[in-house]
Formats: sequence, C-alpha cells, structure tokens
Amino acid sequence: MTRHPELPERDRRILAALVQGYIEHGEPVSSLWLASRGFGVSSATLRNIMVRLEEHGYVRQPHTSAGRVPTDLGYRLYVDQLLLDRRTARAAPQVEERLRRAGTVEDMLSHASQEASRASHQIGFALATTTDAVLEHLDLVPLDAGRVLVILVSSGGRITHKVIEPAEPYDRDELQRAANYLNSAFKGHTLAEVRQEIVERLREERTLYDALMARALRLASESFDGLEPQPTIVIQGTSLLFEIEFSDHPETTIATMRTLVRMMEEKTRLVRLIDEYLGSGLAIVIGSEHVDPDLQPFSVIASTYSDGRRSGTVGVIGPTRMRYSRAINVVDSLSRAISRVFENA
Amino acid sequence: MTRHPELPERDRRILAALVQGYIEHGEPVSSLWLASRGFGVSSATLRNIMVRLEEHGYVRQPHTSAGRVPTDLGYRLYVDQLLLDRRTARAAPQVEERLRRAGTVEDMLSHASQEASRASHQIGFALATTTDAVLEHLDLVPLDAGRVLVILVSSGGRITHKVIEPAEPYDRDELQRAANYLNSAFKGHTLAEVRQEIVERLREERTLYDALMARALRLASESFDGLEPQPTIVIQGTSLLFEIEFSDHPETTIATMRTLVRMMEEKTRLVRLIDEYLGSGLAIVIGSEHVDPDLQPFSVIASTYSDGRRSGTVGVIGPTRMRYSRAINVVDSLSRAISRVFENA
DNA sequence: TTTTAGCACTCGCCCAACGTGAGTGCTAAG
DNA sequence: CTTAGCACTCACGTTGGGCGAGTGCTAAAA
Repeated sequence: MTRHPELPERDRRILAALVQGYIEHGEPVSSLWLASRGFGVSSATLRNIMVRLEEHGYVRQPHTSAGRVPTDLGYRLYVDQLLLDRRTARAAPQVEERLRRAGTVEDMLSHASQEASRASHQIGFALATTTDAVLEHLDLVPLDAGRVLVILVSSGGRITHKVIEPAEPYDRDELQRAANYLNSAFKGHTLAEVRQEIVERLREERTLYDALMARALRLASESFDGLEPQPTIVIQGTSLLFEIEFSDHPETTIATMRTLVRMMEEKTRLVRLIDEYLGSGLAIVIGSEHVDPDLQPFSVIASTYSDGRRSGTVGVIGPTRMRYSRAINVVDSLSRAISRVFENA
Repeated sequence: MTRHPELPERDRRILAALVQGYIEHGEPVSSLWLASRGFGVSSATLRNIMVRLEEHGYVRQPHTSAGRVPTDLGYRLYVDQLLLDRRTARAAPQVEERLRRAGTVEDMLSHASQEASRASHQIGFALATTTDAVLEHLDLVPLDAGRVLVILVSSGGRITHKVIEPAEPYDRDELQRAANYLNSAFKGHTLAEVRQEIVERLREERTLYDALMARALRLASESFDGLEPQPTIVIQGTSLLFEIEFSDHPETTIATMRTLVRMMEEKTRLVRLIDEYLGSGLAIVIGSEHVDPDLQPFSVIASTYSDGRRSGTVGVIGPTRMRYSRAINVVDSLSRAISRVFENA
C-alpha cells in the first residue's frame, strides 16, 4: 500500500529527515544540515536529491539560495511513512481513569479534548455524534405561561432540552402522567422509532376513545418534534494558536488566526467539516488536502471512537508544521481509551 | 458629582473632542486637527491647553513631535462626561422580542451576548448569576452500573445535572417515587433551604421508622450535595479581536490577544472578574483601573439585570480605544430589555 | 553512473545614512 | 490670554551596501 512507489527508499528516508528537521526548527533545511545527520553522503549529493524531491513536488524552496521546506505533499509522504511502521501507543492509565470517572458524556468529551490539547500542544476537540439516539428518559416540567420544558435523556446520559408552548393547556399532574406513560411506552426506542410510533398510535382506534391518551400523544408529538441531541463538540486550547507563527508575514499570520478563531466560534461549521472525514478510523488531513480553503493552513488529525451504541470523534487541529508522530499517537490512544471506557461501562 | 472639578469647562470639551478623534481615527490627535473642529481658537492655544491636559495626566504624547493620545484617566473623564448628559436609549423592539421568545435562560443569554457583540463590535458576554436558586423540579434517572443522573430544574428553566453513585442501590421505581416525594416536599424552596430541611427530616422521629423515606432522604442528600447551578456565561465575538491593532508593535498586539483569548477560554476566571464589578448597575472599568494586569489593555462595560428572583450581567469587553458611547448604550439598553422580559414573564 | 570537491552566484537580511514632514515648544507681538 | 511665526525634534520610509548562508553547476574521482 505504499502510495509513492516512484521514490527510492533512500530519498524517502532523507525526505523524512528533512520534514522532521523542519518541524523541529521551523527553518528551511539546508543540504549541509542534512549531511550532518549521518546518511553517509555529502551535501552535494543531498542537493542533487533535493532537486529530485522538488521535481516530484515534495519540497520547495522559499527563494533561491534558501534551504528546502516540505510541501503538503511532502508532509503526506512523511505521515504515510509514519503510519506504516508504528506501534500503537496506549494512553497513560491515569488518563483513561479520569475519562472513566467522568459522569456524563459531555464531561468525558471535555476531559478528552483537554487531554488531546495538552498532550499534543495543539487545539484539541472532541465530538459526540448522535446516530439514532435512544430514549432513556423523558421529563415534562411546567414553566410559567403554559409553557413546558421538555427534558430528554438519551443513551449515555446525554441531556437535551427544549421549551414548547402546547396548543392545549396541561397541568402539572397531567404532565407527570403523560411523562410516565411515554417513558414506559417508548424507553429504549430510538427517537425515529418513537416519532413513528406516536403517529401510528394517534391513528389507532382505541386512541380515538381515550381522550387523555390522545392528549398525551399530541403533547408527545410536539415534544419530540425537532428534539434531537445536537452533536456536542468541545474545543480546547485555542490560545495555543498564538504560540505559532505561520508565515514570515505577521499579517498573514493574523489573518490565518482570525479565520481559525472564527471557525472555533461557529462550532457547527467545524462539526460539518469533521463529519466529512469521519468513518475511516484514524483520519489525517493535511493543509491543501482540505476542501475548505479556510482550513488549508492547518492539519487535522481525528479518530472516531465507537462501541456500537455511541460514537464520536476526538482529534486535534494545528498548523501543517506540527509534530505529527506525537499528535497521531495522542489522538489514536485517546480514541482507543474512550472506546474501552464505553465498552467497560 | 463631577469628579474632576479642577478642569475648566472648555478644557473638558476639548479633551472630549480629542478622545473622540482618537477613538475614531486611532492616531495621535494634533492641535491642528482639533483647531479644525470649530472651537474658535487657534492651534497654538490648543497646544497650550494640551500641555495643561498632559500635566493633569489626561493625555500623553507617544513621543515628542507627535499628537496627543488619551490616557486611561482621559478616557475616564470622557466617559464620566458621557454619562452625565445621556438620554437612556431603548433596545430595538425586535431585539427585545427575540429575547422574549427564547425558551430557557441559556438561550436568552446567548441571544443577548450575541446582540451585545453585534451592536457594539466588541466581544459580548452575558452571565447568569445564581443567587438562591429555587427548586422547580427534580428528576432522578437510573443509568448503568447503579449510577443515577440527577437533573435539577431551577427558577427560569435553568437545568443543572450531575451523576452520583449512591451508597445503596435504588431501582427505577424507587427513584421515581423518591423524585415525586422530593418534588412535592421541596418545590419552591431555595436549594439552601432544601439542604437544611433534608438534614432536619433525617433527624425526625417518624423518619426513623419509615425506611423508604429515610432512603429517599439519604438519596436526596447525596443528590443535592454540591448541586448548584454554576454561573452560566456566554461569550461571543472573540474573533472581532483581530479587527483591532492595539499598539504599533505587532508582538505586543499578539501577546495581548493571547491573554484575552486565554481568558475567554477559562471562563470561570472571567466570571470572577465580572463579579467584582457587579452590583452597581452600569459598571465601566477602563484599562489600568482593572485589578488584573491581564485586563489592563481592555475596558469592560457591564450592566446587571435583575427582577428580584433572577439576576445576571450583560456586557462587552474591548480595547480601551472603543466607542464608549455606542457600547454604553448597547449594554444599558440590553440589560433593561432583559429586565423587562423577566418582569413580564 | 554516481558521488564529491570546488567555486561562482544569488538573494534575503541587517544596518546605517538620510531626507521628509508632521507636529511640537517657545517667543514675542497682538 | 491668544496667536502668528519659527526653529526644532523625531518617527518613518527609502536607499544602498556588506554579509553570508545556501544553492547550482562543473569537472574530477569513485
């Protein structure tokens, strides 16, 4: 599955060294520096090789008479290489323990994204996607002016709520009874099933003669309408952005940071983006591989976790010049840890 | 209540013009520019006056042969002046309407802070402080492994939740009954009262002989322990930060932004800071008036709203060079709008 | 054919010098 | 107390030259 067959082994090793050097020092890598890294070849040879690498698009020089800098394609080759010979790391036990102790899913996401950020020195995020949320518990609480607060607990203790203004008035007792009925009738069903069943039962003969049940079902219909656990996303470490300089021009840097901060603000957009990369376990998207132009200065490393019932994504986002090996290990081990926590729970 | 009696009326008007000019253009204000603003005096006179203003500490010059820039004290005088002759503005009706339609308090905060940010072009925040939260509704939901999800609805539809692991096991039915009992017993009481009463009832004679009630009360005790609605804070518009340059040196600018973004991340810290300024209705803290050194490049304008039961703060935060008149109107009118919404509800 | 030493060349970076002009402070007259 | 006039200051932008890291190329060596 080597994706870059045209490149001789030695060239690839040298490219990897170049990428690592650039990641570490942030300055264009010179042939002389590479020569000092013990490949047993002279700087002149390395210069020849670098010309070849440049022809293939793996590196570029910022200007004549400067060293080479990896392109996004160069990072890609480096990362692919990394993934080939990698032993899976395991998150520190205390990290897993802390995840385990988290009460709700939200809590755990928060811990996970924090840990992702802390360990990788990048922006960390964690995301719970809701595929077919299952009803655990429903509660109807009367507010003022006839409004009703609907509280939905779905699988994993996730809480969603909304306020409705029912067409007909319901008193506290009736709400209580309706909630009891709905809980016993629908617990364990997915929300889609619940909606389906509500419609069916409203049509059934016996419902027509049971006014109370009809009222309960109408209320339920309103309650469940549009009541869907929003994908929860937690983002942490945005301020780490400022530790980075992206380019020589401070203006460019600032513009880049602005777009990212804005993206962190409108989280829904980020959710959509992450969703695109989802599914394939560990996903790494580097710079210009992003569809969204705003993300092109960044790389995203994300891994989905899942135990069948619940699933989501944990990952980091940072500049294309990031410590991929570390970030990959962090994200991968975290997502495994989350899966284990889910399975044992 | 004029706080700066030593300064002649004309000097104050000129200072105000200088501050406005600086706010608008962001460049040191020259005597010539001021002369063009129709004070009927020549630039030479204005230069004399500016020397006086500088001696009093209201302005400074970045370097010899540059115009004057207001100091924080200068902004202070300007703002005090603004507050003296100000007619109270009222938020646009559609803004108030949108706040009114918000279901929960959180929703409303979100709208309010967004509106604060949008209208003032600054970072907007809204904060619900919880003084003596009143129990509206309590719910106990069994999770896996004997854990119980406690959901608390307090005044205004605010939802708080936590997960407990009770010492004794409870089944679904018993949880249901316990919740019913607690709701009927304690609805409308403040959380402090509830805790107090739980202790008392646990001591009462008859409880000793009613094992079920005792179990319910012990569960309640665990449930309410530390269950306090956290002050909710919503911050919006952080990316507007990047529209600003704070100083000539881009490094300083970046450092400043970093501290602020970090502060926006650790919201609890911001809550504490805002709490300090609370209470006095409209609070304006300018630059070096802040206790926290990290905040000294910024000004905070905040106003508390309250209807007796619920209270909180809405405000904006931005660079000391901000459009105070606009920001003050925005914040003040928003907080009035929120109060009205609360009262009518 | 590949590698290497040697060397001329390129070009970004640093710095110092300099002219420019906006804005001031001061003085002396109104 | 105000104002015209004027010398002075100083940040800013531009220019030009020296420096040096790093390259590309060529020709010899392996």
